[in-house]
Amino acid sequence: MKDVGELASVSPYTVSVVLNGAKSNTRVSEATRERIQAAALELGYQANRLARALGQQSTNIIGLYFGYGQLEPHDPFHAEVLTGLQRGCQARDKDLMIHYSFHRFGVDEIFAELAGGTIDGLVMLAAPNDPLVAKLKGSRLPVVAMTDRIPGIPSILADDENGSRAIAEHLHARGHRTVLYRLCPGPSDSAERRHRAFAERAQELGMKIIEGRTADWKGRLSVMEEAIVAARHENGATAVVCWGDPSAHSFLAYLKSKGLRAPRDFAVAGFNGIEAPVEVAQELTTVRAYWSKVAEGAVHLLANCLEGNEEVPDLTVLPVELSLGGTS
Amino acid sequence: MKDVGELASVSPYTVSVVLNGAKSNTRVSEATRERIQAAALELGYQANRLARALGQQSTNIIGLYFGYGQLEPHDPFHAEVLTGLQRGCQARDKDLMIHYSFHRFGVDEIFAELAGGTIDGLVMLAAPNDPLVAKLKGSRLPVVAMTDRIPGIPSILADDENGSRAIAEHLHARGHRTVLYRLCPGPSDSAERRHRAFAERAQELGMKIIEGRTADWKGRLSVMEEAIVAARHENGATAVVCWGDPSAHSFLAYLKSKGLRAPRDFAVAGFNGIEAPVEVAQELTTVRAYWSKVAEGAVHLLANCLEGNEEVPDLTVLPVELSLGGTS
DNA sequence: AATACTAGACCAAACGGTTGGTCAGATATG
DNA sequence: CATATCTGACCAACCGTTTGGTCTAGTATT
Repeated sequence: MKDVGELASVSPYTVSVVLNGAKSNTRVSEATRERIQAAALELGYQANRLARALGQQSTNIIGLYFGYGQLEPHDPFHAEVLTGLQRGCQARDKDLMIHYSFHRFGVDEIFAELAGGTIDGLVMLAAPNDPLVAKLKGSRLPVVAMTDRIPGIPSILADDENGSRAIAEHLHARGHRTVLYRLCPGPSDSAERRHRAFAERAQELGMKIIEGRTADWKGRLSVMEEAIVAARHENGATAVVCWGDPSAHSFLAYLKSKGLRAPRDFAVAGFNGIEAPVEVAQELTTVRAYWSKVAEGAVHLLANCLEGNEEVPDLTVLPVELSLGGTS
Repeated sequence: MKDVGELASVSPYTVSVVLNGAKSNTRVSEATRERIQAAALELGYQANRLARALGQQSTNIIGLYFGYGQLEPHDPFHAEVLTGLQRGCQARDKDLMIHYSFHRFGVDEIFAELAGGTIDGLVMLAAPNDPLVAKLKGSRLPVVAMTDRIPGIPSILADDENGSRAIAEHLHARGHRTVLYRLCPGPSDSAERRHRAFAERAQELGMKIIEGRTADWKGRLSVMEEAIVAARHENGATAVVCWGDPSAHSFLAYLKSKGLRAPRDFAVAGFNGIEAPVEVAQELTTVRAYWSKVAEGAVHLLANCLEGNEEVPDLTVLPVELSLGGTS
C-alpha cells in the first residue's frame, strides 16, 4: 500500500480511502482516484484482509459451529443448512466461514478460535447442553441458534410440534391405531419436541404408542425394534413414525430386506423433508421443514444482531408442511 | 494482553512468549509463567488470531477453492473431499477453512479473498481453464490441484486411465462388444482422461463405442441418449459406461422407469466409488477412486510446499480399484 | 577479582491497514 | 476585503500481536 502510494505520489491514507471506497465523509478528486487505481493495478496490489479486519475490528465473516458430532459432511441436512446459509450471507453481504479445525480441539480451543476475532458472529447448531454454550454466553460474541432451541440465545426453529401433530392426525385418519415411534439415540431438543407433540396428539386421538430407539444416528434398527416389528401381529402396530428421514429410509431398507413393504405391511413416516437421492425407489411421507429457510433466517437474525438497529426476537418458528408420499 | 501484563506486572512481550509457547530461544521463569497464566485466566483473555497472524505473516489455515460450479454441497464427492481434507489437516496440524463467499463474486474478488493473507495455501478443485488459475499462478500463494491436473501447479490425481482400462477389459471379458459411453456435459480434465483411456483400450479390444452426452451434471439422459437406448436392438449396444457414479445412478433410474433392468438389458458401469446411499437398491459396478485419500494427499503436498524442506513432485497419481457390483 | 556466560525480562519496531482530527488552499458569502 | 465554507489530502495514533536485538543482574570460570 505504501508502494502504491509512492507510485501515485499520495499518502497511504489516500490509497486506503480510494480502495476501501464507501466512506462518505471523505473526498478524493477523480484524477487522484484514477491515478491510484492505475498504480494499484500496475503493482498487482491486494489489500490484506487481516490487517483491514484488525483495523476496523470486524471481519464481516459469519462462522458456523456444527455441534452435532453424529452428522457427517455428506448428510443431506448438513447440505441444506449450507445452502441456506449461503443465501442468507449473500443477501446480507456477509462472508461465510466454516472452520473445520474443530476435530483437533477440546472445548477451550474451539472457543478460543471462535472468540479470537476471526468472525463477527456465530450460527450455532448444537444441543442446549453443548459445553460450548456456556462459554459463548459469557463472551461478547453474538450468537444465534438454529434447529435446537437454546435458552438465552436467539433461536430459529422449524415448527416441529405442528409437524408431528399433522403426522398423528394423518395416520389416525388412515385408520392406524397403534404406532411404533422410533426415537433418536441421543439428546436432541428438536427430536424431543417432535416426540412430545406426537405423543400428546396421538393420545388425544386415542392412539397407542410403542416406543423404540434406533441403534444409531443412521437410523438402523435396534434389537428391540426388530422384535417389535416381528411381533406386529401380536402388538397390533401398523404404522411407524421416525424422528427423522434418515431413520425412515433405514427402516424402509430393513422392511425390504425382510420381504415386507410400505404401506402394505407398515405405514412409514419421517420428518425433515430432505430432498431424497434420485435413486430412492419410494417417496417418503414426511414433514418438510425447509432447513435452508431456517438457516437463511438464522443469518438474517445474526446480521440484525450485528447491526444492532433492530430488536432480535428470542424465538422464531418457521412453518412446516406435511408431505404425503407413497409410504403411508 | 496489555491488561494481562499489567495484572501480572510484566511486559506484554512476556505474556506473548508465555501464551504462544513454543519459542525455544527465549526463557521465562516458572513463577512468572504461572503468574501470567493465572492473570490470563482471571481476565478471560483470548488471543486475537488476526493480530497474531498479522505478526507472524502466517495463519496456519489452508483454503479450499471449489471451482466445479455444478457440484452442490450435498454431492457425495464434495463430502468425501471434505473428509479427506480434514484428515490431512489434522495430521499436519493445520486449520481448514472453506470460505463460502465465492458466489457473491467475480474472479477478481475471489482472487482478492484468496490472496488477501487469510490463508497460507490453497487446495484447488477446478478445471485447468478456470480463470482463477492464471491469476493464482501470478501470485505468491502456494497452490496444489486435485482431481483435475493443472499444468504448472503440483497436482494429485486418481488413476483415471487405469480405472477406465479396467472397465473396458471387464466388459470385454463379459462378452460386450458395443458400448454406450456417456460423456459429461462440460469440460473436466478428469472425465476426459477417463474417456480417452477407455476409448483407446476398448478399440484395442475390438469394441465399438457409441458416444452420448448426459443432459446435465446430474446425469439425466439427453434426447439423443434416449434414442440410443430405444434403438438398442438395432445398434447392438449391450453396455453403458458413465463418466461418473451420479450419471450411472441416473441411468439406472431411467432403465427402471422404462421397465428395463441392469444387467439383463444393459450392463452399467460408473466411476468414482462414492459410497452409495443406504437406500440404493442395486450396487453399481464402478471404479473406486478414494477421493478422500486424494484430498488428504493434497493437504500433505501443500504442507510440504509451505514448509519448503521437501521437493514437491509436479504430479502424483493414486491407485484406483475396479469394484464389481450387480449391474454388469 | 576480573571476565565470560546465562537466564530472565524488556523495548521498540514491525505487520498492513483504518480513522479522527487537522490543515492549506480555493471558492463562496457578506 | 474579511470571513465562512468546502475540497482534497495528510499525519499520527491505533488495532493486538510477534520478534530481533538489548539490557541487567546473578552465576561460573580462570
